[in-house]
Amino acid sequence: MPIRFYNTLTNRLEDFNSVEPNVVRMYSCGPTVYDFAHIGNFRSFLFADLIRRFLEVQGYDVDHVMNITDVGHMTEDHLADGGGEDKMELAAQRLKEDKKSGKVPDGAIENPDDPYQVAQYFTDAFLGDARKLGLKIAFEYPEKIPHATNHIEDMQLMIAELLKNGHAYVGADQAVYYSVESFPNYGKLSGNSLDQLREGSGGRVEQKDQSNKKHPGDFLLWKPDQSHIMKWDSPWGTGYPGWHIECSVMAKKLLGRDVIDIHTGGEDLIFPHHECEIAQSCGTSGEESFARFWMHARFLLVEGEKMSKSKGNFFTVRDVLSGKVTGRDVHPAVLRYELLRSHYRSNMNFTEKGLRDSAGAVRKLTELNARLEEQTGGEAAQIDNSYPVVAEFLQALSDDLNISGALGCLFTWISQKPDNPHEALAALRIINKILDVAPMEHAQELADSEEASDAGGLDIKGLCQGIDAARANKDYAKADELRDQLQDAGYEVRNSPEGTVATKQLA
RNA sequence: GGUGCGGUGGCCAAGUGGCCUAAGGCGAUGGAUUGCAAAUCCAUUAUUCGCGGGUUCGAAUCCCGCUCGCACCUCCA
Repeated sequence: MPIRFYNTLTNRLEDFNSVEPNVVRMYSCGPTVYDFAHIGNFRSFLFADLIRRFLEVQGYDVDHVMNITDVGHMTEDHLADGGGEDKMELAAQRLKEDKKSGKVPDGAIENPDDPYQVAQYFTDAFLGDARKLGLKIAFEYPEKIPHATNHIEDMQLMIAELLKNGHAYVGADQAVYYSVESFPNYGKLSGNSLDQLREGSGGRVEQKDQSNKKHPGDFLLWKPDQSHIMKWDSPWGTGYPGWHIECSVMAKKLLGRDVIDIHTGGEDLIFPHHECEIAQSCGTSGEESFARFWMHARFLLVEGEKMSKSKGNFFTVRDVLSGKVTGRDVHPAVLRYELLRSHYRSNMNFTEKGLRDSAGAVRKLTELNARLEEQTGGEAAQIDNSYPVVAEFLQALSDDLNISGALGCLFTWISQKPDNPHEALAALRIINKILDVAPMEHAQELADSEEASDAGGLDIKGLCQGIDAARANKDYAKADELRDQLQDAGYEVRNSPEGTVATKQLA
């Protein structure tokens, strides 16, 4: 069965074929590093991770690149594409406050007024979160995760080329703009036409801010601005690059092609960001397309509402993992599963209940894996992707990443009790290369690098033995008391013929 | 106003013309088990697919209208 993906460019499901056989070049719009990434960001990154892992299991060699946006930019880009406050400056203020209140550990950041330190601080935080959640690309930093600020020179080269071939001009304010009218396909990705965009902008974009541009839709490539914290010399004055140019440049440079296979991002990036990337990349390459497939993840809601800081439903990965939602620590595999389990093109509703459901599913998979490992001594049979449950799982994903269908096959199979544990283990391992929850590929090394202090001073084994002793003496009040202690500490307590066992709750 | 996506059980969600009196997960209920629980196992849990028309021998699945939700059109994954 062919792989089909929904292509935003054509608004259709299309058979997926890579430009070069067996190799997929994929670019994902990554985080801005002025703050901690939130779970909505990670849903989009995890969606890219799912594509990648799926294609890898299908036999593709996936070259994946994700950018770090660390150029400061401005908070209100509609003001002549660059008014308002500098985001790096805001981040510095926040960090200083957090440093004072002790939220930022000592030594984590020396000087919050240095934007490069701020960017690195949040980049490290992002990588830490991403690795915990099993984002494969996070283990390929910095090779596959470039910083925009390391590619300013190449951006300038592309801007110069756009000026040379007539796609860009210097406005009355000395800033360099891309001329959308020079690119006939502008609007194709988002389904907008220049006329509609002009109307849509009516009333919302002030006339005086537009007077420097030929068309209201023209967007910034280079802004001369001495006041910006991060600034670079250029033929058009000392200043900073426009937001969209970094992706065009880094995709081409790191993936080594003018036409890549897949480009991913959140749905909000369709317009203007990706529309502008296409205009820039095709404006320099002369190719018909920049990415053959544009794939976008829909936004995440929290308890049915859009996530926002003012509503108090704004969660970072570390918030969730440290129990801000559930009241107790959440295992990274649970959050990974939760963010992965719903189809990328529907709104996902992130809820506390959903998180607990996911914990149940992850536990089920984890225990199956443990059981099979034990039964087989870790010796898996030799099977390939045509093995029934694997084939069904992959077939579901082949249909535009139908993850629910895939999970449906998986759980149906689990409930049927495998008759050959060696084959079952092999099948589970293949499927887990994609899901990466039972167990997580890098869980052990990450756990080793962290202080394991989650027991909170409790002697888990001792308490379990205490329960067994009390039960043997029929002192049930004592046994219940000890069990309550363990449960309050977030442990699940089970009796078995071999004695009481306590395991940490997943969520 | 323009553009795009979607509305299936208590919740999440698959199914895109007959195998659907609708997969799977979670939950709930009853039973086995247990000192009691937990875990586990067994059983039950939508004659119905936002609403109204139409096409068809046959529709959750195709068409038309309506309605509700979401997103983008301004920085945002």
